[in-house]
Amino acid sequence: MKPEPAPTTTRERFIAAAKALFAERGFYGASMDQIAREVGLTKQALIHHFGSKEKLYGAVLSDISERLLAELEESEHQVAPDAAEAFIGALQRIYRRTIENPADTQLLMRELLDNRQRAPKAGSWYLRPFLDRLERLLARDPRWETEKKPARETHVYQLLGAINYFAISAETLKAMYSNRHIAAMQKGFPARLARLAGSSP
Amino acid sequence: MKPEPAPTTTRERFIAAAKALFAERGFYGASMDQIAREVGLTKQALIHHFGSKEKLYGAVLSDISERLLAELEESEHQVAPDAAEAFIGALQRIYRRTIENPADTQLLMRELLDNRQRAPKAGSWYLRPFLDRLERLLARDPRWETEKKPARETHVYQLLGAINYFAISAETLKAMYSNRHIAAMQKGFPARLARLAGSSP
DNA sequence: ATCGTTACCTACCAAGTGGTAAGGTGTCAA
DNA sequence: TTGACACCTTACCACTTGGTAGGTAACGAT
Repeated sequence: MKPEPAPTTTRERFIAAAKALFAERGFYGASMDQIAREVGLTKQALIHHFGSKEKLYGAVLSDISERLLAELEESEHQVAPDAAEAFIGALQRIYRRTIENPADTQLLMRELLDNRQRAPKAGSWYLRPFLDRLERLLARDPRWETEKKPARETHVYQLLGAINYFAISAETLKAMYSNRHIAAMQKGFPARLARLAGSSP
Repeated sequence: MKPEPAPTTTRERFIAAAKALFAERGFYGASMDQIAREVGLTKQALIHHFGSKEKLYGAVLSDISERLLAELEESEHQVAPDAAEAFIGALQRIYRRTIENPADTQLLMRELLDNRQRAPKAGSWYLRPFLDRLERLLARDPRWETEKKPARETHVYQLLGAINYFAISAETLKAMYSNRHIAAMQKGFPARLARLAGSSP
């Protein structure tokens, strides 16, 4: 529905191209030269803007994180009858965003696979603010506010996992079955998500 | 509990090393030289056995597929009170296998991300026989046998997704929280899986 | 004794990797 | 007018990539 605004600055165009290629082929599979040529500039222009491949990758993750946070913020401006509804609404919003931006999702799943031990350890993790924000939203639900924080955080984490996995699966399943069948599945998912999200601790 | 038998032949040792490295760094991130040195031989010995990197990767996937199928076969030898129970039992067996062999799981998730357009198109997909077998097992359940085959197959697919995602998440969550907390979560998962698997169409 | 095969080696190659060095061009402030 | 800076270029570098060529040692069958 709401298309991602087309990138304007060179930096934004680099990030968009890098995101697509990192998502498709992974960190090692995507080369600096390839990313730069996608934009129509040279590899050295890319290095000029980001310093190194690692930093470019970091910038891409930051970009995704910011967009997710922005989505949550919009979600919080809407009024909901109660806390549980607000939480479910936020998740469904995230879900819609997820299937509209498959590259972001793919990249996040890769991040999960690549940085198993390294990344999530400290607070220095790109998705941490997003996770925290969702956790606080869940904490407003009376059924959850008495629980411990890790319990809420894992609930959030698992729900995000369900969303991501479903989004990725849909792409693969489309290749295996008829589009019509998948469309039906996708239509039913938000309701299923609501059931999962609304379940008690 | 049941440790994977140590690889004996050179070919098996190559496959084991390749599996670990492909799982950890992805197809492009793992190099032939690295894999060979892990075994203590040269890159050319590796190429001698498998022909090319692509074929080596294929051999690794085949290996995983065979092991999964073998697990299912053992599962079918056990008697269960009814079809639904048998299906749940098989899934729980797969689950146990999954957390005991995290490298296999990681690699399968990567495969899901990498081959979106390329691989699953035809029936020439490595996991297809495994998926089919599970689907047929589910078809014995009276509540499912009247459903269409794609419905059963997506049910199976989603359940496997839940297992895989949970296994991967557990690794990441371990880095974020206390081991004790994660252990409690893991203990509860088989029951949760049974509830998911046993649900009606 | 010899042949064919399997398993492995060293040597080598073209292509590509991320990154550095140095320079050119345009813009804008002093 | 000059200087500083952002942006982007070509030229180059050391290193790694997957893969080829050709050879050697071991071994079983004939």
